[in-house]
Amino acid sequence: MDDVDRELIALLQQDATQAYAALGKAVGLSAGAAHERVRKLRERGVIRRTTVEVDPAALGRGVLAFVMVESSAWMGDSADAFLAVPEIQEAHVIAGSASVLVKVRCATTEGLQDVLRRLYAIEGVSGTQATVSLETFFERPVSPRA
Amino acid sequence: MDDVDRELIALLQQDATQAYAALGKAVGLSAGAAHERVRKLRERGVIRRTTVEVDPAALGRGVLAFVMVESSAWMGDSADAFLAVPEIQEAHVIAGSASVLVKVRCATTEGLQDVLRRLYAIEGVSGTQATVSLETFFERPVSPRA
DNA sequence: ATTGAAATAATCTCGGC
DNA sequence: GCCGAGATTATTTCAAT
Repeated sequence: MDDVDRELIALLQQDATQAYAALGKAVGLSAGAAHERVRKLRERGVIRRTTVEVDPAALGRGVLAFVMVESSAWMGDSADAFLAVPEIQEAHVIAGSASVLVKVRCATTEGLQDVLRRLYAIEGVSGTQATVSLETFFERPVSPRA
Repeated sequence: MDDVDRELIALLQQDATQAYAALGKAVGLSAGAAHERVRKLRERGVIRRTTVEVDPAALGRGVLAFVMVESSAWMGDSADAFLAVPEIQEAHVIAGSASVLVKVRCATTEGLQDVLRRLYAIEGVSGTQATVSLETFFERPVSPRA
């Protein structure tokens, strides 16, 4: 994991469709060497997968909210219950007054209300506190530099 | 934007390296037709870019926290100030008691303290409230289905 | 909008450094 | 670990429907 690897990751984060020849040129390596480096980054699990970023609004998910989920019980093995709600994009166990923080994307604020209803249906959930996003400044990949 | 498009998006989210022949086969189309559909999804901006997902810990960003940023002024044009902090992965203007919600990834809790310091240095920021993630249940792409 | 096939360009393999 | 070239496979274009 040297600076060349980090640079390759940064380049792939920007555009994972570019050819290995172009990647190699950008870091001063041959196409084969760049390919070999990326292969190893995948093998070691540093690069988890290649995926596409989608416009949420185009998929009918224009409303973004973060919901603090309070619970009256240990929620450490409740991942599946959150996974079952398709509008939930992320779920994290947190330290603080709430227990779980979820990131929700849905079509409308009515849809958000419905998500909250399904959250309350999860075993142990005793309360929710939703915060609606008015504007997203940015969402970007984890920086491999700095 | 029909069901075939949504299915193609779901397949690409799982693995954007697969060949158009395989994509087409999965949705009952020829490679050329699948390619044409994906090309149009990109053109219309539904697919924003192809990227790689990275293990944050492997990049020295094993600590995840969400920070509510309170302000004494309108923060609607402060995106650049948050962009300038590389540990900040997302920043959203929110409705509620705080003004901006940021998602932070850094190496250690000391690093988090340093990020908070830089947040306070931003014009108009009057307070922060950090919540550390103990465990991430999951992070997944925006579902094109359901 | 989809097909099938031809032209172009990429990935992948491997002997050698 | 990197290079370079050859073999393989995918992308991209296009005429026709």
